[in-house]
Amino acid sequence: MQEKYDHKEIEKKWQKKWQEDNLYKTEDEVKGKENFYTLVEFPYPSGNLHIGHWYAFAVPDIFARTKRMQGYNVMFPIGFDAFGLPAENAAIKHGVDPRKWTYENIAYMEKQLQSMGNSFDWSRKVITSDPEYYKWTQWLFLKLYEKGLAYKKKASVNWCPSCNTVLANEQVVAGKCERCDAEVIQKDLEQWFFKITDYAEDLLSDLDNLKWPEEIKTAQKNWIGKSEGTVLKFEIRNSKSEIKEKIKVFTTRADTLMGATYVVVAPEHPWLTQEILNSKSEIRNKEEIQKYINQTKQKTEIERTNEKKEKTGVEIKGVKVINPANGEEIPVFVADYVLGNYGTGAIMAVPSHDERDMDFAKKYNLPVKEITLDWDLQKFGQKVTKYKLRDWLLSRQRYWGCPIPIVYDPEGKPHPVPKENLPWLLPEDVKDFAPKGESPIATSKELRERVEKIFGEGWKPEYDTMDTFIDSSWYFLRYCDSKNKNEPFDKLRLKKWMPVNRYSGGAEHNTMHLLYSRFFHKALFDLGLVNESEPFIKRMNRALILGPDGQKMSKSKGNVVDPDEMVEKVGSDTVKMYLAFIGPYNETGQYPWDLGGVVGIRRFLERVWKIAAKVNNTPKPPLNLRGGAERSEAGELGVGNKKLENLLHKTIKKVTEDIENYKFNTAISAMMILLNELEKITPHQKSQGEPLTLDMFETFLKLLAPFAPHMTDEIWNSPTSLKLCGANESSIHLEEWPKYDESKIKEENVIIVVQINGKVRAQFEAETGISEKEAQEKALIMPDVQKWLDDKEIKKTIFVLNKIVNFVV
RNA sequence: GCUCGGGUGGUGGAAUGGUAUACACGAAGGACUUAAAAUCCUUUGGUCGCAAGGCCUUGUGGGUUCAAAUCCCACCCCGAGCACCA
Repeated sequence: MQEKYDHKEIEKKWQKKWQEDNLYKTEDEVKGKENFYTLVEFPYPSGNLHIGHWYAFAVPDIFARTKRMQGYNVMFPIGFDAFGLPAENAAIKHGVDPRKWTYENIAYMEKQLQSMGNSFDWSRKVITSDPEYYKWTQWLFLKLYEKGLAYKKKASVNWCPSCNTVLANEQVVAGKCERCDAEVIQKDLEQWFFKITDYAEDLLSDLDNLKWPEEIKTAQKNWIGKSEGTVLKFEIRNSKSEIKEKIKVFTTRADTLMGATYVVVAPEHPWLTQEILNSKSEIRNKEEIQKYINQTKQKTEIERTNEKKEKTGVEIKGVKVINPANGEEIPVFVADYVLGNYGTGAIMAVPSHDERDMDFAKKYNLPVKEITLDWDLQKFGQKVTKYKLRDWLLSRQRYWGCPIPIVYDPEGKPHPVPKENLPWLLPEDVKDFAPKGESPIATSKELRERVEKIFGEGWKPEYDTMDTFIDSSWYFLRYCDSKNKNEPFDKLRLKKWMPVNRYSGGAEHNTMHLLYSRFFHKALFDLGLVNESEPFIKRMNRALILGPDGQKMSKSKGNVVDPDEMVEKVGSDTVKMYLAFIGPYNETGQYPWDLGGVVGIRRFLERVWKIAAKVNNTPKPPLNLRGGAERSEAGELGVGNKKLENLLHKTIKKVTEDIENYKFNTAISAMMILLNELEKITPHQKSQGEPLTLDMFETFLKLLAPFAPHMTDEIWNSPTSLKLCGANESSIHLEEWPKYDESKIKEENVIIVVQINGKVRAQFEAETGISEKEAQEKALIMPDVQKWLDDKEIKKTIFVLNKIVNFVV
């Protein structure tokens, strides 16, 4: 073994060796081993691995490696979420082909990922932009289409004027495009949707069965937005007092019905265009109403939903409605503070019980009626449940995505592309990718000709591509059967792996990817394609790594930490272990990158290296092989080694439990404590120490192996060190995870704290399991205790086994 | 406004009813060195004290308990999600 810990040489060597030995290739079945599926969100091939990727992939690798050593058959796959806008934007800016840009980035990033030394099973790699992959994305889309879960409709949709494409509701954050921050506007367009709303109730109620952080569950609950209420019907009367029809309002407060002094309909309400603005209607201010509707349309979502904005509206003159509870005639307004796409698009206004209605009533001098609440008023309506969740808008007017496998006949009626024509290839003869409001694919001559050739003259292709969140809604299923040429995945094969045991990723996907995947999986379950209704049993959301200045890393701030540079300087093991040490992994906190912390980890590893060398170089007699250190004739360990053995077993327990809970930081600190003790007894340091036994050090190395896989394998296999004891010609990562012995964790002696009125006044050492009586007696004779008791009367004594004697005076 | 997290040394954090500040960083002092780096040793929450030791301290104020960072109530602050959703 070399004197110097040369991370560069070691890491290169072992990465190569692991790859040659196919160490992490996972079979679907291994006799005597239980399968375990641990998943990380696959990256977008942006072209460069940043420190966030390291945090996302290298730290969960600790977990995967541990599980493998614990005897599970672990699948830990990786791939690329390769469709998406950046490729297209690069194409527009630099004139490169998005395909070329993407695949070059993937090649480069794969190299970077290799330098991480993760135990990924690369043989299962998926790339969503590969025709072999998106063929099945299309196939699944058509399955949903056949089931009526994918449909096309004209609707008012979110439009990003900068990306020049529509967006799903989930991709609009505070009225802005999630991608580019441009203000989103509304457009009436014919678009493709998934009927995620059919699953609103299931998506909500099944959350209870998931071992997910509360944070995600509540985010999804908020997003689904269930509310139970009543639909009340108000009869409409025109100026001649004829009853024409009824207008439905949705309310969660039917008990306030007596206080309704007017009704409001949203500007989008179909009743306005179909009846009110109709030439036959007797409305006196049609023009005014039409003008108001037009004004609303021009507003952005932000303008319209700004609460501080003064409310506006127009009375519909010539009709009144009748309160079903008391027969009162009340006016009807159109106002944009009522939303067209929630509830029934109309409300009853109760100014005395609703602030918004009060604001409006004040402005337009409408009456405010004080009332007593009456729960019985519900009988005038019908109980209904409404959700805020909207259908998932899936089409995008962009190029670099999965083509929607639909064609239109000469009448414009949509037809699915037959399965034998899948993959329905993305045309390659598109040159201009600049977004113009229509997909760039519309310029493809090849696609138009392809459609006419297959389907006949006058047939036209669908030009839109799919939202990339569809690609990522089933990638975890494909990992289970990534080479399947006949179907997206084999159901029996899925059974071996699904549902995913552990899934870790970022909080930004709480109401996007995680919601979409659940929907998709539920739909596939109902189609009989998968075996269960939920894909991810346990989800862990990770924290965020900030720049050294505590700010979000960004090129403009100049606080970006380059992982390649760090790996070059201190090694992959150090970078990975530092990230694990920075704080608890399973919390959505934010941790600033701290170079000092990196140094601390590097020091720790250097010390391990040194101790390994010393264990080896110790001359024969003090080096007792295989647990033989300093034993008496009867085979008992000396005092020092016994203490150490006790600490070792405690450390095994702590590290094992902490890894299970993703608390890698405290697992590392436990190993540091152990190392501090190991150093004290190795001969190279304090001469009065006792020799370290080899099997203790081996156990320590195994605990460290998932954290510092390269270095530990090097020590493990070093021909001049541990091999002395006749072992270790194969990887340490194939070793069994150490088990702790409960009997060895037990302390012979414990420190009993003596408290008086809950304050610590003294302590003494006693045998474990000391009785209450004995402990009291021992405590009472202590001078420190007597001093504080001071002849006062002891009213009560509290005894906590092996911990505390507390006298209350 | 509603919902969910969170607030502990100079810093990242540990402890989820039982000795608060583990572990690491930083800082100070020392050893080695011509010197520096590296390494090793010691100290390191505040405060009073020569010392022994005392008192105080987990955002603030109350409460429950023999005992509270931890449980309860109110408030303040930070982060995240939702939000004119009737």
